[in-house]
Amino acid sequence: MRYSRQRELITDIIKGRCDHPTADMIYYSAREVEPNISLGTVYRNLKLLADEGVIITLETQDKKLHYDGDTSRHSHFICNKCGKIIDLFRPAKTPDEISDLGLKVTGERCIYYGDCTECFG
Amino acid sequence: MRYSRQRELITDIIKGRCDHPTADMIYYSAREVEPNISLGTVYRNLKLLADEGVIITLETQDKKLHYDGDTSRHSHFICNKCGKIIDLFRPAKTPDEISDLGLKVTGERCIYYGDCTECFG
DNA sequence: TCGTTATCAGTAATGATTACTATTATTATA
DNA sequence: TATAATAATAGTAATCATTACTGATAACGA
Repeated sequence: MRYSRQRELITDIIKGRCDHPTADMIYYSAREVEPNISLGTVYRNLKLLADEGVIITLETQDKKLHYDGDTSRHSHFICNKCGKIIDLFRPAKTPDEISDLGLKVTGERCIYYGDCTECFG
Repeated sequence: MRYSRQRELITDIIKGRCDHPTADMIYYSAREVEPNISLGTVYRNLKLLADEGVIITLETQDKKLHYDGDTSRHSHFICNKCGKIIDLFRPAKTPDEISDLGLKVTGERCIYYGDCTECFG
């Protein structure tokens, strides 16, 4: 993978913020530095970075992918009303423990990805 | 909410299978019983049923919503290669415990939904 | 039975994401 | 350092899951 100014910028933007931006949020942020960067470039690089494991994707219920520059193992809390995404670092994994943070949990989606027995017996 | 033959059929289909079908899988399944049912009707009712809490949505990495007729609290394992979705009922929640089932976990997305402190202080 | 209106079938529109293409920029090598 | 090979880009068109729209139909309370 060759160096590119645009990819470095995109990486810096994601790694430098503690929210969990969507592609278009990153796009607008990038245009402040690189006014001609294209949305396609943002999408292509986000996919690349996610494939490389440099960033993480978050499949939420708002139909847009969110990206997380922090690849350490942690969970997320999303507010039903304002949509804010809060990092939940360990130890804080059960709904009861999350409630203790002042967050009222109404739903939970926990998906593990990996290799199943049939594909990799 | 009025009764409708179409909605009952859709509900029966989801509740009657143990996989986690997408809208178009449910659509094709429904057409075998109700040949004129429309895709829009399937989508509208799936959304309704999910809003009512009768079924659950699964936001996966394949860009399509999957639906689960089992609303009891459980997690999911998705194979990176074949895409198969496996239910993980408690107790089986940590990656280590899942590995013991013969599934090799490579990634994890755990999202809690609820009300945050600012919105519902 | 009748009137109200939720629901439907069929189709058009939406919107996030991806693909395409001519051009530009990176980088290995002479 | 100049140059050739080719990744990467900007800009735009296409894709595709999902949602919205519209006139017709069906559920159901009075």
